[in-house]
Amino acid sequence: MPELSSVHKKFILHWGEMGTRWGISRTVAQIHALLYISPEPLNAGEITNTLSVARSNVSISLKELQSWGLVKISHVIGDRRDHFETMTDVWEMFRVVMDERKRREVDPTIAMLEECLLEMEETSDTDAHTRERLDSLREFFTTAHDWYEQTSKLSTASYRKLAGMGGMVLRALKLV
Amino acid sequence: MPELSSVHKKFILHWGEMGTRWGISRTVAQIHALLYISPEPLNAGEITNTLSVARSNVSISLKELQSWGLVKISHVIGDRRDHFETMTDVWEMFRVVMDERKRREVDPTIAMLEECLLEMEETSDTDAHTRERLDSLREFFTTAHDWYEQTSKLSTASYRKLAGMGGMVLRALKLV
DNA sequence: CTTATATTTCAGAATATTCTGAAATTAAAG
DNA sequence: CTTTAATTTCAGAATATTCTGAAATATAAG
Repeated sequence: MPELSSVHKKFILHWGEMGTRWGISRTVAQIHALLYISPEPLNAGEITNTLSVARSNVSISLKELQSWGLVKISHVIGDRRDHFETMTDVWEMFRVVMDERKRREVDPTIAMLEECLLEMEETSDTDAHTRERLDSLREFFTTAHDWYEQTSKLSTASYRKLAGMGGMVLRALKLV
Repeated sequence: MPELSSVHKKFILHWGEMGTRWGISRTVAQIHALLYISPEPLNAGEITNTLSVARSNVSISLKELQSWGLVKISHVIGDRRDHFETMTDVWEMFRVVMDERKRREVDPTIAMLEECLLEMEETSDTDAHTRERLDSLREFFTTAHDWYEQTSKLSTASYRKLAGMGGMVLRALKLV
């Protein structure tokens, strides 16, 4: 990735912009986009030059991407520098992001709701309305959680198949 | 909602916290949480007092929630003030959020990818690698988009049914 | 029309986040 | 061990976001 084409730039900038809407910093998302379209792993210096951001920013952002499980270190023989690459299978990529968001956001939310409901039990809280609302949320999250557990383990090929059959499945189940 | 119980506070604070991780401001998410557990529609003044934020902040945040389709205005006879309420059906609530995120984020991303691929066509760009990567992303997004179109129209009852049958469906389709 | 109440707007303050650049640390090569 | 290259850390600068409070606007009641 010595020089970015106009298409590369458009893609990287858009991805960075989307990142900010999902609580991911611009640089983190841009590095991810760059590695995604790069034909080979890049070292931190190359990323720094290509994106024109501070070297330190790249270092921290790469750590962040590794903590999400989106980026792995690889090595080139005869080169002591770390090189970085990301997966190219898009379904796999989204699975990794979903897994992490589930762990960071959904699981704690379910725990919070269960704590709330437990506290209401223990204090013999008579507020049936609140209890009902919290329980609806808890039910939704646990159902979604269970469904995700089932489908997230599918291979890319199975996922494609399932997605392609969408309408047919729903009709067969008399849901439509 | 004159006084918040300890459970109410816990729920509202957590929801506000989660909001910030999804690109939604704390106050917007807190107001949504408050309306969700409130047994009746609330006016802006009540929200202001209960959450201890500026009246103007409540005004702007309510506009934001209305733009997402999450909050509706209602009226109480003999009271000129606007009152606000949110839906209680959780599946419906998430559908509304998903619809809006799709419109704001997924659709523009698909458009960007198509523009990129078109530009590569037009300029007879020979970079097969980039083309392949962008096309994989486009394919993923459009497949997910189509699948969502199918399932998002399901009623709450059908959704529950489908989610409950998860494993069975996958086995029947020989995907597992 | 006048008054009282309710709502919105918006400039700037407060806060939170992201990024930089210099210094410190680590690790390989000689 | 010394030198050189690579990487990380972190304080503070730059930026972006959110929130407040006062003023302006709108709307209903009398």
